[in-house]
Amino acid sequence: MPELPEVETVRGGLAPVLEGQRLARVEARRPDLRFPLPDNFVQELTGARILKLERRAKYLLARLDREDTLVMHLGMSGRFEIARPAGEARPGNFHYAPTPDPKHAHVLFETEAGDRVTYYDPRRFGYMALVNTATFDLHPWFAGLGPEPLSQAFDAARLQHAFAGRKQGPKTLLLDQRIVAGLGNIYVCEALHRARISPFRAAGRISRSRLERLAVAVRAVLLEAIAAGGSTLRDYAQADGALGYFQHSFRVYDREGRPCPHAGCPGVIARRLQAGRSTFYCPVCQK
DNA sequence: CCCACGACCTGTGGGC
DNA sequence: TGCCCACAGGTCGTGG
Repeated sequence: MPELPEVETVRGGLAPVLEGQRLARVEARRPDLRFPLPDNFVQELTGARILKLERRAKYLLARLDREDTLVMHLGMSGRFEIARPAGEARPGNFHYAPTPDPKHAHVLFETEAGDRVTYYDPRRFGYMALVNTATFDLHPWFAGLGPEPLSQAFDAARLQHAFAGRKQGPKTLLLDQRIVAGLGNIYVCEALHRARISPFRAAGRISRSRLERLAVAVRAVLLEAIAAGGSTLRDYAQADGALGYFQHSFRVYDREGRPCPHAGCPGVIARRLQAGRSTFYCPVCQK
């Protein structure tokens, strides 16, 4: 489920455990995730200190006291769990007591302090890589990324420019990480509903005032989701339930057949496949 | 450029 | 209960 709010939540949870710590032990329990892990993966990381844990789009970035940055993408089903040494108190803001799932525990990090961070990923759409920090912005994964939706670089003008002349719906274009980085299926559906814009309307024909609404809606839904600790579904469910309440706030996503939550709207939430992915929307109030 | 579709990989939930 | 299919948060590539 990792879209921007989930990755940001994970970042916030891992940071107190990893930042400033040296990795005492690293274990790759299989040679590949979505892509092969670099040959020197374990060697490069063992003994490295994580200076800072950052996020760009849906990527987690561990800045190291070495030439490279550890880049991690959670794909569809990637998640992290932290285990502390027996008897120690839990630092706040993260999830513990995982259901044992040794089959999908693919990468282990152990810090000097003894915390163990395990990466689980049943579907293995996630990946990890080492990317040279000095030339980071030139790397193909990052060179073409659009602005962060929570930064000042993202606004209606940016959308207008990106949408100009395009016949695809805004749903499809907002999923394009080159236009804006970090949105996924859930939050695009939610933002379009809040802005009352049809996912199917030709993007180039959406008025400026509607694009203003859309930019505001994107920002609002992401901020609310981050404040709620992201959304917890399926693989991502955490044992102690400490995180991830935003799924209770979905207005359209996975709510086919339920009434439209907009006051006074008689619509019923519909689901339609768009570019092979489910789009949830209200056919009545989203124009 | 647009779109439809399939691929990657595994698990789960719903329908019968 | 059991089986089979549809579908799942994300990308990436192909071909018309």
